Amino acid sequence: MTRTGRPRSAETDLAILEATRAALVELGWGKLTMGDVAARAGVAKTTLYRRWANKNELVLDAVAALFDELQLPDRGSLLADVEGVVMEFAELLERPETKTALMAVIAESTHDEALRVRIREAIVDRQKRLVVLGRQRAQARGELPPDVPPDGGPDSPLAEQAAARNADLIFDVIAGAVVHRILVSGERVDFAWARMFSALLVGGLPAAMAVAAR
Amino acid sequence: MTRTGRPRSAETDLAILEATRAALVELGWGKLTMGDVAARAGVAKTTLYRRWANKNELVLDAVAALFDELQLPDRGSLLADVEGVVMEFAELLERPETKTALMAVIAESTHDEALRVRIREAIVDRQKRLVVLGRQRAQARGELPPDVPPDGGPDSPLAEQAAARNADLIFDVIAGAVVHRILVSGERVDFAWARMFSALLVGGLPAAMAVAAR
DNA sequence: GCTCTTTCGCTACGGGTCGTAGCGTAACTG
DNA sequence: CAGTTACGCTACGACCCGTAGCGAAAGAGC
Repeated sequence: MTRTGRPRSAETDLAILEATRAALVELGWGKLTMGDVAARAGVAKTTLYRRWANKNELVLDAVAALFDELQLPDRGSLLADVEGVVMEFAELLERPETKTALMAVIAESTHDEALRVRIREAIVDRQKRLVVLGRQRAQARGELPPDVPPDGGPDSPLAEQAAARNADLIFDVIAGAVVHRILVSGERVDFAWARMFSALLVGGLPAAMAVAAR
Repeated sequence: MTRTGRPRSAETDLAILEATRAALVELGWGKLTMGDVAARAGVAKTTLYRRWANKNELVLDAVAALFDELQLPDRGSLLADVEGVVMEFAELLERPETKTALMAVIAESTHDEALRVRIREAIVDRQKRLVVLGRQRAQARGELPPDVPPDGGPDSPLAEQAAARNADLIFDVIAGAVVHRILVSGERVDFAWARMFSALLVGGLPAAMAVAAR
């Protein structure tokens, strides 16, 4: 099943994705056109359509590449890990190309099932892994209780289910808060905010208010 | 400065906004066209352009009207109030017209300052008021500490500043988590999730895990 | 009543984008 | 070298945008 004929240029792929990000920065999602991207990449418009079916998928791939950078170094404590991942995620979201593209693609995905699946694989699942990892570390450190259901051992299916629900919740809270702060409220995520948020996540509202009052 | 001449029809306004919502449900943001909306509303396309400068502002107004419904009845405790507002907000976001439109408009607002201002006034500030109200109630009940800075009385400017920062944080966490859960993760917000989230917000991660394990 | 003013429906238009088709050429495989 | 695929280029119909110009409709003010 080895492909014959002229192979696709990998450089062209990269040039197109790079051009797409540049166009996002300058024009935003709404005014970005396929012809413009092609011109920036020094490529024929037809070449774009041979690789991506439409604007949505092209932009998704262009932005998804940036999410590869996300990491979760062990910072020693749950609080520090949360602060770290918040700052990292915020840096990614504060770039103009991600800002405008991410929301637009998600909006389109409400009417495009294939796009929804691609978003999940390329972005959501990748982030969620970090949450699961950080949560495991905290449990190993004894900062969070293990997943124990009322009946049955720690490895019962009920425990796994509760753990999954809980990881999903944490993920939505962290990613959601950062996204909302940056994109909807339009405010920066600085270290002071990250500290306050992390205190809220770990210790609840009273803890957050104590940090806010300094 | 009383206007003379034929006045604009208020019914036409409502018909257009209603038609816009219907088009959003069927077509989504990307495929919605001004001509289509005009046809649905039984109105000439030029009439749309006499009232809204572009698609963004029209859709924003069509969706913003739905946010008027948001209320915060006193449910007796902080936990119950949070659960209530989460469920209410989720109901709003799970409608197909809000789902597709809200994210798209926010995406556009990253390159349109006027739109950003309108979003803030029509949607964000309206929601934030609920947060401030719920927070005050909880403080009156003694469920949350008052806003006291390390030095100075409870009415000092420092205390107000801390309170504002804190309210902004709470707002981003609540709204962000619900939006992310529904739009990005693509999962429903049922009462079980609302309970778990509220426990997290009020009591922190350990409390949430206790609820998850039931 | 009557006149003035603004709205509204309709048609038409230039400008732009979309996504595709067709062709000749370039690049790589066996 | 022959076969196969990628690529650039041009052209195209279809669609949408936002505007202009017209005549008719609907109130406001006298």
